[in-house]
Amino acid sequence: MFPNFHLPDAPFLISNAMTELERIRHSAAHVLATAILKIWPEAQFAAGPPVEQGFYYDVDLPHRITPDDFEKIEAEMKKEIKANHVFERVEISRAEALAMAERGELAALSPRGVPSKFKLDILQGIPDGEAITLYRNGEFTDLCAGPHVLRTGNIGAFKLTHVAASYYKGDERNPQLQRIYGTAFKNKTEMEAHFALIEEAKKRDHRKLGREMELFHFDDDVGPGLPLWLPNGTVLVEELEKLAKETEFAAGYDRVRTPHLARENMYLTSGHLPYYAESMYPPMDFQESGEEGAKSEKYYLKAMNCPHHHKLFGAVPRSYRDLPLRFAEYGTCYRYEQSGELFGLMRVRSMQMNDAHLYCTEEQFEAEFNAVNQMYLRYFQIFGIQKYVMRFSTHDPAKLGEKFVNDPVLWKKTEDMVRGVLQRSGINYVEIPNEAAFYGPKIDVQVWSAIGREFTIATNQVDFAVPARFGLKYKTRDNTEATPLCIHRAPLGTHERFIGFLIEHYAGNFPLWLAPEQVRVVTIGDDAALVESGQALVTELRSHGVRAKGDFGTDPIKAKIADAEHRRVHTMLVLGNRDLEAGAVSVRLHGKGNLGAKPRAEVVAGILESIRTRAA
RNA sequence: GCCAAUGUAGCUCAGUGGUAGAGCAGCGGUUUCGUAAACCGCAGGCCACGGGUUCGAACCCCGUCAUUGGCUCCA
Repeated sequence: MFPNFHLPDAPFLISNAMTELERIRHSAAHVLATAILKIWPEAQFAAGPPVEQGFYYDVDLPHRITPDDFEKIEAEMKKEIKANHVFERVEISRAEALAMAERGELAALSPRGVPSKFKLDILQGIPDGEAITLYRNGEFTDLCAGPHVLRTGNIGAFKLTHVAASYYKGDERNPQLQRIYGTAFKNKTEMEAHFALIEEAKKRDHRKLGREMELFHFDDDVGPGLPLWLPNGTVLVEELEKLAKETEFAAGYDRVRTPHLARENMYLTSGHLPYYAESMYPPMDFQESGEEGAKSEKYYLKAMNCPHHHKLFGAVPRSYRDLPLRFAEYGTCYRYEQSGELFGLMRVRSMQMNDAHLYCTEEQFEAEFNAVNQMYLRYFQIFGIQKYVMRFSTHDPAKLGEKFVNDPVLWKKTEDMVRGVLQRSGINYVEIPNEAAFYGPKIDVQVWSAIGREFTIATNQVDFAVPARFGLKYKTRDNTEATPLCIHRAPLGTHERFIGFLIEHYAGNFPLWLAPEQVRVVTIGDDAALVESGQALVTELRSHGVRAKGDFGTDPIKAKIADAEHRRVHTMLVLGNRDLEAGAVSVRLHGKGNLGAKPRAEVVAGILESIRTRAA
């Protein structure tokens, strides 16, 4: 018996409705296990499912498998595939299965006298009445719900890709296993296409483009996860803030500003301490000596803006006439994320959040929540974001008073309202129980990075608990006091993650309104008349706020164009003697080539219009 | 935080124990040219950091830091 496994909330499940590709990959996982056992007979296996990019198998083995071992393992796998063993399905009784697991015959080539500890544990988690099946390929037998391909030879092409650590059943209290990742396809051509796609995706990786385009920088002396914005990146930051400010102003928000830190006491009130302390930077601890002796004072960098905003709500007596009250701030927050979690701009330790807190009555809630959702959709339209999922997280009634605030009535009411808003506005969403914030249900918007990692890019949360902890009140129409509901929302997420996402979304080719260098005026040669005319054009554009530069040097036009293209300048305006005589300028768009000569006034007007409308 | 890999010029990378290299970018010249790269030259490095082994270390060993791939966690 393996002691004390911590079980996840959802049971281990392998769907029976697998696609052919998934069956190939799932089968490849079994072949991988077979190969590992041939080399290291003592290996113990946990789970080996197909995943989006391929498959993995979790193995417990004293030998540390490194990529250097792949060749050896792949050679054994090839033998199994060449042998073309049948994947044989056997249905057996629970008692038989348990006995086999005790004898160590599951995920094994032959009995080995040591129980198949993980398989035994998995078996015990299978509900009574469910069929228990084994799959055999050659000498290898595994507990498995299937399905598989017919024969090992049906695995047309495969490759081991990397090793990683994982905890058994994803719980860090469980033993750590080695996860061997690989991928498999019907044939070699499809596999090569897959690797080519990955290479393409890497070119869009925001970390690579961020360096190339001089958008941001990380520095050892500043610290891990603390991005510095270079001038080009700062343009993106400020354009987003401009968009947010315009949008929020139009939607009736008020802007506020709050400091980056606060005393310990505020986070005790908010409930973030001690439960959240691990994801906060350690406090600044002051020893202030006064007449009554030394006194310790702790200040924390803020991990979220809500407590500060709540304090602003409470700073002035509020009436129902003031509601809804909407406080917006691009607040800078600091979270001490675990070192292994940091990932370029997508997961950082200092971040500026497109935050706002909306305080309203229960009657106003639905309209407010709906307006917030409409704001999301408008943003996504501007950016042309189509591949996203709205994830509606609800509470689990069994965990009231533990993981969730114990107020079943308000949970039901707010969840129904949120669901209603989602349904009536025709937004696609998935509902996920047990994932709500402790203070209320929430909607997260999930997107994927170029290399396929999933991120929450925006969040919209209902809070019916924390305002009460802060004693927030407003005078009702009948002169009693009531506590407002609060909506936390960040449709543009944080600058860091949102810009990281946008870099990949646009593959660095930003629309004109966002492009760090919007226009470059390029002269053909450096004749005095050309330079003068080019400089006048740059000056005119800059006077309208356009980020324009001139390249009036002696380099050949080809070289100047190549430079501007490499730097992803959105619009290149080429000025030669021919254009000068015609009062024209020839327009070239990044990645789109030469559009030909046009009157200067028309070109300038077009640029201004495109920026004004934030055209795609 | 955990497991593993990686760390050489601003960037991309060569360099397996014997005087640190290339391309691009940068700088200086020459070139005066119609839409993705003209030519010549120059400069640039505590080989992440700290210890060790060795006559000698970018290279071998140990530790630290950072990054990357995953696991847990999240905007």
